[in-house]
Amino acid sequence: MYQAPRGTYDVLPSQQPFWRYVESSLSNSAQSFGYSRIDTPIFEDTNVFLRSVGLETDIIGKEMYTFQDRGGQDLSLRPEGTAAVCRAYIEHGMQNSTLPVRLFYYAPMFRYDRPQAGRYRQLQQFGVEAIGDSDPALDLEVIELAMSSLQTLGLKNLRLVINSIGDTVDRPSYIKALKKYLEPHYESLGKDDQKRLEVNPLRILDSKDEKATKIAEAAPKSTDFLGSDAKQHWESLLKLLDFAGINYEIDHKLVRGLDYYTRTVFEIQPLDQGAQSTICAGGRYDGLVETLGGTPTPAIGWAAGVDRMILNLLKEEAGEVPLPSPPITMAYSGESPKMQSISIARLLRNADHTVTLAPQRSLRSQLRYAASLGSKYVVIIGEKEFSEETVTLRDMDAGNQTSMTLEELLPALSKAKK
RNA sequence: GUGGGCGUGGUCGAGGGGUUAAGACGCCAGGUUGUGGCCCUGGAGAUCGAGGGUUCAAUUCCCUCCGCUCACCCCA
Repeated sequence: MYQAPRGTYDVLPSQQPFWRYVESSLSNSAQSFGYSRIDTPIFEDTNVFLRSVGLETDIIGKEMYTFQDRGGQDLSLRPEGTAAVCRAYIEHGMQNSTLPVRLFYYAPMFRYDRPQAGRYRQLQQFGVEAIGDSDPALDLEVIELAMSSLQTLGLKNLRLVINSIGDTVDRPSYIKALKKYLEPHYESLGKDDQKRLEVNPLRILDSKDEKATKIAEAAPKSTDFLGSDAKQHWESLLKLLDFAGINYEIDHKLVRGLDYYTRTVFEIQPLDQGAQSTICAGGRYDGLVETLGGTPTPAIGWAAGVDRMILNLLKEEAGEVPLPSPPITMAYSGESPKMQSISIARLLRNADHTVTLAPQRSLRSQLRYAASLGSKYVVIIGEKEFSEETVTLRDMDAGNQTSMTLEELLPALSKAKK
């Protein structure tokens, strides 16, 4: 028997209201901040990701779905959204539009890793990008948008964690200092972290290894190595957050897994959870547009995992999700009445009603069918109604029914709908 | 890639080395030859994840594989 590929899932009809609610709620939040939706292709030239995300990252190293098409082009299913949005920004000359450009997306991403709770190979992400302004007020804006959109969704007890990792020019001196601090501890580090000391010492800071965590506590802080511009940016952002009344925790161990981040980085997590908890993460990426071949352009954005949001929403039983209204069922007995039911169904649908035709079984069974769908109304046409040119409209909740002419049916239903 | 847990009808789930593998939900039909929900009766639906081994006998014990799941690595 065929199954959905590992790490993918079907969103069944019963779950659809939930997903649609999340999509529209998030979209509305973004729109209320003046963001516009952008859709980019599901796959891109592989280099778009290679050059932006960073060759040393795991995403590039082992998690991309990369393939050649029949023309020999190197393509990859997108592992994240920011690089593709920047590619579109450059390609369509958005630097000539009014800046900053405010964009959001709701789209599937693909990563080849082992699935576990809240982590899939095809994952749905919602994200925003604000491109073309270095003002810390823009940092505040996207962070505020992140917090408020998650809260509007119904997620509670959110924790905002924030840090600044400085500009590209600040980083070498910080990394140097960090290495210098860590090297004496080399023997006490786990194997993975020993390797990281060479490849990417920043990542030791958010290692899950207990020894590493302890050592990291006293490590040099990236915020102490900021250049004057980045330092000023960082300090004004903190002031702005205070001003906006947004609670945050500075976490000097917060670093990002992607190479393109600069200055501000942040995560949002539900308070009460551990390892798999981050539902939103982002930061500034002032060098990315240039890296991809555009003019130097500051930008900031974040992405949130919709799968994890839904997981958390289900846990918190938050938010009333609007359900689609059940259909009116057409029930009948006999061939001519059936034909007439089909015609009347069309009539009702044209008048904006939702209508289904009961399967051709006993009337009793057709009513069971209607009840199991949750139909409030059943339009019954038997031989008697057919010859009299009437219909019987049954109110399933009330348990009563009235006979009426065809002309009376539509007004009766429209009235009932209100 | 590594480690733990699990795999019995559509779903949940009991069982246990011995010719017909419980039960519940759901589905279909009938009880009411033109009327749902409750109730009653009946029915369909399972090569007990796959392959191999032990045994007179395996769904049950053993091994391998596959799948699901959780965690690690890593990560929005």
